[in-house]
Amino acid sequence: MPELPEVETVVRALRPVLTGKTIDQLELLHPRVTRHGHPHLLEDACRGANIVALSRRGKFILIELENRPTVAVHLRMSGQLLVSDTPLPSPHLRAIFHLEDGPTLNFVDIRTFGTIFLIDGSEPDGYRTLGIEPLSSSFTAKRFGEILEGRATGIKTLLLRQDLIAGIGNIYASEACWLAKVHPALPAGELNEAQVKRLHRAIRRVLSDAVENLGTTLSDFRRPDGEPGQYGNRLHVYGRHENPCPRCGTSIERMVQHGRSTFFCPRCQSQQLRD
DNA sequence: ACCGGAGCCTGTTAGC
DNA sequence: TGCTAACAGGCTCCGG
Repeated sequence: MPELPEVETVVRALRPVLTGKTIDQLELLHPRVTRHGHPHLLEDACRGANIVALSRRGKFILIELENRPTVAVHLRMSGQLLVSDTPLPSPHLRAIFHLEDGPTLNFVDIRTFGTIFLIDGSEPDGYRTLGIEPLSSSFTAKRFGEILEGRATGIKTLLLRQDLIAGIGNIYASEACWLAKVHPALPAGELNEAQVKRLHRAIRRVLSDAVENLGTTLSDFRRPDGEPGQYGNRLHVYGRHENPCPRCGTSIERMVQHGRSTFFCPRCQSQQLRD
């Protein structure tokens, strides 16, 4: 569900609510939430901890605590962090951050893929090996080109690799390829210089536009106040197969790459197009 | 090292 | 209308 823009939206909404607050207790309600670490260490770290900052790394939400290890939350497909006065009555409530003199932070997750763990040296590989932040100034077209070099995987599949570039998911990978007029199945290492530059710009453009629009809600994603994101109606290709391409009118196609849906315009992202 | 497929879960939707 | 299969925004593991 949530990709970089949705996670950034959550972090920005939680920041003013949580910063400076003290966690009374973290209540864990489902064993799968803590499968990457020890539940007792997590509970101990949270008990009485002061929250000093909220940040994001890739798709991870980071709750930074004073003199304690940072708490990381990954929403995976269906996780939500929702603020409410009292714990939500949801049957899918998996964990509750009880705050002193403040609201409740609810971790709701239908599919139980989401996780909460400590950045204390025992964090999962998926966090440790995260690649470059695509909206950071160090993510240049040159750097992007180096990442693609010699790779045979289709470019869209490669964009999903969190250890190379952190934060792009299935929606924005399709959207970025469309914006850049790059065929999603083109082997990553075979993009020419113009295509690399266009796709680099497109990635940054798509992600920052989606952040400005508070993310994409197709069904599950909600901001911490329960409101949906606004980028969904701006999507050009994702979920729009058999609808006309907004640029050329050709019917958008859907295909499967590495087990995931890819949406693209067969005309303006033609594999034959060369610059 | 690289690459693709299955698997993890529950809920919703498309299609017969 | 009712059932079943396919599909879903994420990532990990395993085999070739």
